[in-house]
Amino acid sequence: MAAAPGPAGSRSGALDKRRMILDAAVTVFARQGFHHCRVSEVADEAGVAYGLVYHYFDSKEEILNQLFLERWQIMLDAIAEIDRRQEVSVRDKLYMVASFIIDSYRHEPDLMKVIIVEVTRAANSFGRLHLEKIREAYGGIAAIVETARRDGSFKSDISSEFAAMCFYGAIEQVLTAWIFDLLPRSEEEYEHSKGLVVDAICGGLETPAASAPAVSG
Amino acid sequence: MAAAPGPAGSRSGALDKRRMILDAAVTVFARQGFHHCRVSEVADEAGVAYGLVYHYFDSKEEILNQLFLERWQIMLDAIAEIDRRQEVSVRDKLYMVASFIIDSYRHEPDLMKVIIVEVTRAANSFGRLHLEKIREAYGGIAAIVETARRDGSFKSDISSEFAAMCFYGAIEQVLTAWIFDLLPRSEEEYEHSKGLVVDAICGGLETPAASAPAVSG
DNA sequence: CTCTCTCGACTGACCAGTCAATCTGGCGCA
DNA sequence: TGCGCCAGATTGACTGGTCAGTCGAGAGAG
Repeated sequence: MAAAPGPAGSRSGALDKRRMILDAAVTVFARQGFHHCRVSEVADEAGVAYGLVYHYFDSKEEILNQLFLERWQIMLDAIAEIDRRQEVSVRDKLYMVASFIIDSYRHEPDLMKVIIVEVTRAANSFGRLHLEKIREAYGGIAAIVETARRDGSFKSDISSEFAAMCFYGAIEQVLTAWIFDLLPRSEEEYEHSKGLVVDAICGGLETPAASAPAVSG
Repeated sequence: MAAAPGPAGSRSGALDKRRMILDAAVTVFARQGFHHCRVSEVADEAGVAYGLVYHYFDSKEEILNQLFLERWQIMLDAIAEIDRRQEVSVRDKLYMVASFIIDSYRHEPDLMKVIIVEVTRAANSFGRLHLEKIREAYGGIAAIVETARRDGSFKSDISSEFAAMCFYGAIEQVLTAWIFDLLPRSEEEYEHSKGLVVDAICGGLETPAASAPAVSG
């Protein structure tokens, strides 16, 4: 097995190895956690020599850096792009954001697990380096909320930053629950949850009948 | 300095040392993170010899265990107690839960930082041991939500487990934002946020005018 | 005299990162 | 066409430092 080196040229072959190391790192980090795995395990998983990891990366941390920045930037771009769509309602925009994040998990669960568990939720150790990038995501969501606050469709007494925290926090918690099997996982669950989380945060948990009377009284 | 052993008896003196080590651990873990501090630093902070730490605790992890379990149980009891109050509305119960958690952070920010950062948000490494305990908290909140779902004041299409995740996730995210200075901290902010997070999750971000029309069609 | 508390130097394991040696494939030159 | 050379790719044994946890000895109370 894996006998034929394939038709890859020497140059692209080199880049392939780098990519193979990154992919192997996703698998190993997801399985054992960043701190509980050895660099040698990443090398083994990638099928390369230990030293080669250090040919392509300065340190073990730089691998995680790379994985995070690469993926996070895609999300930041997606959020900015969603915000730009002027014909879409704010609730639909938030649905699109939730959708993007949940689909990311659906398609690349290991990568998302690593990003959430080792970076986003590890703000004290590794995530500290990336606090600014993480904050950018909150900012992007806050920008979406802000337009709704201005046009009166969202409550003005809840700041957009605070609202963004609640929204992102709810999504991340649900993802975390999936990661650690605290909530059931299935295609239907993923799809269903996109609507639920937006409904819960935008419309609230209370039924309209329960919350409406409080307004004018 | 520290010449006088004080009037503490020998028995209570011994227990004092144990407590001093726990308190020192809170300070050191909060400042440097569990993984980035040495046991010797905890001993120094407590003003005791290195070896004494291992007289009272089996391992570094057991110290964190102890800190977490001690505090988490208090919260579980509080949630259960709140749930038991039958004269209180569900929204008010959730306000009381938010209040309890936020006040915990207000009064013991270091301890709460350690619990959140090193246990609750570190489900892959250390938190894994305590997943069941953490789940209990979700369950307690879900139980509160469930009563409201049954009497029709909360939406029935959002499961109480899911709702609990959103609620707890939003609070934890806000606490995390305070811990890492992503949101402003002050007595007013703490007090104000209790109401905001409940209002956001129960009533929703949307103004009643924006969400109500969708009901009757 | 014994039991518990206290001490801190020491050990043993672990592992990230280094480095010198080897391989490979393309390219200039005769 | 064939030869020699170089640069980058690849290898894995080894080093250096770190630190959790151990242990044997001392102190003091009952």
